[in-house]
Amino acid sequence: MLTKRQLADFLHKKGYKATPQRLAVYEYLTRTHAHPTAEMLYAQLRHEYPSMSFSTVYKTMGILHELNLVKVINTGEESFRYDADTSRHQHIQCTECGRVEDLYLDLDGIRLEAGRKSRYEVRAQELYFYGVCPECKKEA
Amino acid sequence: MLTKRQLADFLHKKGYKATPQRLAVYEYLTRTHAHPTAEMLYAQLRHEYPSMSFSTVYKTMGILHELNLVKVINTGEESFRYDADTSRHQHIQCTECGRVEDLYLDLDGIRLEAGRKSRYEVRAQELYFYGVCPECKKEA
DNA sequence: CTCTCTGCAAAATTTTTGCACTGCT
DNA sequence: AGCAGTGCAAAAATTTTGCAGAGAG
Repeated sequence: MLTKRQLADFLHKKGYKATPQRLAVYEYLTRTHAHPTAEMLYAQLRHEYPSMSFSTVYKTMGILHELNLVKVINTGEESFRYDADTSRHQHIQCTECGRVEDLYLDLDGIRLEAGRKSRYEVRAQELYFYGVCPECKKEA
Repeated sequence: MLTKRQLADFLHKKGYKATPQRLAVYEYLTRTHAHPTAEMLYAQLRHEYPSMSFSTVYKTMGILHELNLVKVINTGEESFRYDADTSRHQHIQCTECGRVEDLYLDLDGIRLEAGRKSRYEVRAQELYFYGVCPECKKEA
């Protein structure tokens, strides 16, 4: 999680310009826990930047992902979601309301076993859980 | 993994017709370990059924998935892949050659912990590993 | 002042849908 | 024979790309 200024410096160091749009996209991502899709980002950022385009959202996400500043979340929905928390963590999605929440589990043991069994050199992993969130349980 | 006849009976029991296309799609899936996409399925099945269409592949996968006869694999590529092995297992993808292989790990402990921490009623999980397969390691 | 970036519109991809004809039961 | 299913083409939906003008360094 970088501050606006830290992000600007980092972009410059990597040869990218620190445009207001890029800073706004990243800042919004650091502020929300909603794990938004490109569409949600676009809808929100339009308020501050009425001229904001999908193009810019997607291109910005491409750069942020390349620089390892965002995680791409792929729960199997139509669209990708994004998360500014790049620490090793997992996600759980409610099958009723669709919300996505963070989860912090230690998968070191599982990853080692996966490497041993598969003989792959394991470099990354993604773990998604699906179920019913406490609020949707109440309603049922 | 059902035989052709078992699948035909199962489809009938569920009110679906056992068309040659459906049987061929499922049979091909049970024979391969390549975890094919709809496009790969279409390309292969065309040989036996020159008139086979994408429409039929997708509609068939929809039914097979609904009947829990196939797993949908979502490694974050452009397309979904499919697996006729519906037992609880995981997948690992080579980041060099793209192949997807099966992996059988016990995630009961992790799933329980996820339920405890999130307070969700956890119903399912998907775990993907990414790394370099033994063959691609040799080449490097 | 230069060169990257934005924003628009068009393109590319994957998946879904409508509909007339086919063929399973 | 009746009705679900196939296959074609068109539609939907998400993401990518080309390009002219805007703006960051």
